[in-house]
Amino acid sequence: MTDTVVFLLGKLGQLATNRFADRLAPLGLRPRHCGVLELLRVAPMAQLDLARRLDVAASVIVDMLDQLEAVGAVRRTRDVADRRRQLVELTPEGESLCRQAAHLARRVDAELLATLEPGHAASARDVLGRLAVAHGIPTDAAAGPR
Amino acid sequence: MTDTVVFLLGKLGQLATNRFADRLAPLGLRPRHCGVLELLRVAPMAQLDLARRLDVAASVIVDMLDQLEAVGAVRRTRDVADRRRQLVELTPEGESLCRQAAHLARRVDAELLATLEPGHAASARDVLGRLAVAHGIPTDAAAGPR
DNA sequence: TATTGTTATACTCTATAACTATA
DNA sequence: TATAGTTATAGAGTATAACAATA
Repeated sequence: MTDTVVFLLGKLGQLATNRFADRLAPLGLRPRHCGVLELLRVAPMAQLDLARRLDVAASVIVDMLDQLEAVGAVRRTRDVADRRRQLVELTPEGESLCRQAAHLARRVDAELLATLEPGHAASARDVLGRLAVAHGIPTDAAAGPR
Repeated sequence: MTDTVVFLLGKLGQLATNRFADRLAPLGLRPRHCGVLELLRVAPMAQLDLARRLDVAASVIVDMLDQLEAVGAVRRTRDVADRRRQLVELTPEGESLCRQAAHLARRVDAELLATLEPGHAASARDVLGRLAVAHGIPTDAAAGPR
C-alpha cells in the first residue's frame, strides 16, 4: 500500500512543503502565501475574488492577508465604489518577496530532483503538470500571460 | 512559481490525501494509520520501533495506536521480558482492515491517473517511486518481502 | 542514569458558523 | 435580503517537553 501513487504523493508533498517552508521562513512567508502573491502580481483584487481563485475559505484569506500585511507585502484599500470591498494590491516590497520566493522554489525544485537523471527529472515536471491540469489545480501556465 | 515541482507536489499531495481520507473514513481509519498497519502485517513490534521505522514522534504513535485499538485493528501486550515495552500486533480484524485500505488506495490511484494516457500513468508511478527512494521514504519495495 | 510509554502543551492548517457593515 | 469582510470556534496533524514505570 505504501507504494501507491496516493501514498507517495502524500509523503512527497509533505516533505517538499516542509522544506519549502523552512526556506521561506526567513522572509516571513509560508508556502500558502505564494499563490496569493502570484495572483496579486498580475492585478489587484478583492478578497473574495482571491478566495474564489485560490479555492479557500474567506476566513483563510483574511488570516493570510493579515500576515502578508504584517510583512509589508500587500496593502488593503477600501473600494470607493463599493465600500464593503477591500482591494488588495502588492507593494514594491511584496513584488520583491514574490521574486525571492520564486527563486527559493526553484532552488528547492533542483534539490528535490537532484539525484534523478535529467530525463527522469523532465518526466517528473511533465507528469506533475499533467496531474495538476487533470485535477483543476491552477498553475502559471493556466493563469495566463506573465 | 505555481508551476514548480515543490508547489505541485504540495497541492497534489493534499488533494490525494484528502480523497484517500474520505474513502478510509467508513473504516474508522485515517491515511497515516496505513503505514502502521503495513509494518505490523509483517511482524509485531514495540511502539518505539514503530516510531523509528515511520520517523514520527513517540507521542504520535501512542495516539495512532489508541485509535487503532479503538477500531479493534491492533492489540497491545506487555513484554514479559522487558516490562517497559508494549508489543503491538495486528488482530484478524486489523488484517482485514489493512487489505480493505490497500484496495481503496488502489482505487484512488486509478482515479488520480484516470485522465492520463497509459504511458503517462506509468511514468507517474515510476518517477514518484524514484523520488521516494531518493528522499528515504520507505515503500513496500524497500521494506522487504511480502 | 537511560529507556519505554504516556500525558500535556502548543502551533499550524483547515472548515464552519456567527457577526458587522454595507449594498 | 444579499454580499464583503471579520471573528470565533473546533478538528486534525505535528512537535516538544515533562512525567511515571521499569531497566
